[in-house]
Amino acid sequence: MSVADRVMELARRRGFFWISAELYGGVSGFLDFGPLGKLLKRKIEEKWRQWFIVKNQEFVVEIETPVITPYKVFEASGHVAHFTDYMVECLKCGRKFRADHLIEEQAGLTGLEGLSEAELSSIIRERGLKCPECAGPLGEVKRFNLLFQTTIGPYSESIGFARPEAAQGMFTTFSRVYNAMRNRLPLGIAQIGKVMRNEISPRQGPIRLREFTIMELELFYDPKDPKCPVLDRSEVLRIVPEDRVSKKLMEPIEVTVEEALKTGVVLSEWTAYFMVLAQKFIQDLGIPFEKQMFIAKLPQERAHYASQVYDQVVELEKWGWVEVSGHAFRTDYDLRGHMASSGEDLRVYKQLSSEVEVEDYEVRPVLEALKEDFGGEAGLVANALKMMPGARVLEELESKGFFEMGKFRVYRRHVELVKVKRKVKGRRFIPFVAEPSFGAERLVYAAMEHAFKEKEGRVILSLPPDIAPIEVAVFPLVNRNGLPEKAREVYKALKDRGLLVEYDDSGSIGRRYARADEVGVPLAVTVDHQTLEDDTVTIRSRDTWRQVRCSIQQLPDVIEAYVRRKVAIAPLKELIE
RNA sequence: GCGGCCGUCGUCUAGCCUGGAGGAGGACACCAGCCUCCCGAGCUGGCGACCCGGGUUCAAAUCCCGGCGGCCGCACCA
Repeated sequence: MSVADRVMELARRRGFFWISAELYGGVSGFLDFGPLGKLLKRKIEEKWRQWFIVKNQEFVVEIETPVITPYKVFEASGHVAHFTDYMVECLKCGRKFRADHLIEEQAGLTGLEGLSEAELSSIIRERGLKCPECAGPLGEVKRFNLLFQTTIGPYSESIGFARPEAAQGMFTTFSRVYNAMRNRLPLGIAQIGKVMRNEISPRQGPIRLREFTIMELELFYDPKDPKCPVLDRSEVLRIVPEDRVSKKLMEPIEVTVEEALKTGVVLSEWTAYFMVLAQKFIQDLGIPFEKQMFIAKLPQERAHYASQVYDQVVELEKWGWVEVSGHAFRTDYDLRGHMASSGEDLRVYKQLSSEVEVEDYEVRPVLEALKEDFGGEAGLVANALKMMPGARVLEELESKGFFEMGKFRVYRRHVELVKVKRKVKGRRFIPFVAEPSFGAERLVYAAMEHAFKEKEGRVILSLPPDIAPIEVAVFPLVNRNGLPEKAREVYKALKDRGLLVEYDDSGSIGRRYARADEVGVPLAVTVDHQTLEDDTVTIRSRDTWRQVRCSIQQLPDVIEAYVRRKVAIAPLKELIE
């Protein structure tokens, strides 16, 4: 039995998590969290909050936005068009392929994004493309959109989607939060919440889910001022950069932040900063540095919104290197799309210390061309274009052949770019965004798997003490001579301190230690006969199985320091070393 | 979604091929009690399962069909 199977078995048996709706046979891609799992997950979320929000509270705030989101938001974000896979099946051998990938490879065509299934089908027909495996004929292209769709209100035509990421909540409400935070950049907006993706065939238990908890942060900054003032450039990143990935060299290199930025291995200082934090956060969950790394995503596998993406992966016994976080450099892609679709100006204004003369490209919409291609929405596009940064429009037209604003794709003929010199007292610009994004359920599983140990045929879940779901256990050595009563008092004292405590008096003392070890209780307190004489108890360590005596009076302080702050104070110090 | 294999107490399993004798057996875990007490000890008792639906049959855990779910392979994983 693999470690993964045994972790899953433990998870079911002891109440961490299990497949949802088991009563009716279960559904893959959905998990229930039981009492211990919920506590563990909550502690992991809280730890993320500490590392990413509380630590950076000068410029990072947490918000909450709804799961159900109107159609227009995901249309503007590009998800309706891009959060889709096109599949084509071979009619002879039944193999399935990504239609766009197949066309790219066989016909050498690029820029297929945004084509409909009918258009892709006709390309396959016209060019006579065949199955790359058996040369059989190909069927019609089918489209899978991974968004969960619903209607808002009864009998309503109003389509809503469950969000596949929390990020759009941060973008759509950016102006308000920016305002509430008194118009300062950099600004981080974070959110922990449920998201849904209608995966075609989720497997791998807790690793690929259709509904899961995302922990996400959008860091908005001035593209002209990309410095991250809190970045320590001497930190080391374990990384497989893009050029190595493309050569299939998956061995990570260890580089300092300094080098990574200098060589362009990481494009944004803010991304580098969050990558450093992510490493520390994951280590803090008990996953060692050598068991984690960052892997660059190649352009064709990146999400539609991102210019550079690093996946943070951790090594799992059964599934290999599994993504636990994504670090995307989203530039101004999202805000741009929302500006075009909503017609709102989401730029920020930054006053300059004195009036200066600047040179820039002014974007002048060509209305006739826009009307031809966008019809009634031409005005919206024109309006948005006027707010776009000219240099960036030019750059993208030259490099990609088009400039994208959400659902609108603007080509050369739609705009005139005019070089202008102007005296200004301030700048208006669309902020750039660096995004770290974590999946909570995967982290719960990864933390459990890395904590899973065996000793003398017994299971020990060696979780870091500060994420252990139960923090301390209290046992009376025997159930008589007044020991249970005394043990109840100790239990209450610890509970009153706000600790998560379990009282257990059933079975032999050895069995109780074993049960506690299995769910990762770091410390167990036993009330014995000596307790009645001198008011001391034993504290037993899950990891070393050694014991020390401690006075009941000191006990809450000692336990709390260890499980909340990971500090061993006397007499626990001698026990843990 | 396709193909292969599979689905019995919480877990591991016996039984299925060859339909009946079934009140579905065992082990571990769990619960209660006794005993004992510093590492899953012992004794007694208890709870607890044939994935769902249909069919064949006098009779289905067993045979057939459909569904659901799992594992593996292919594909997919923004």
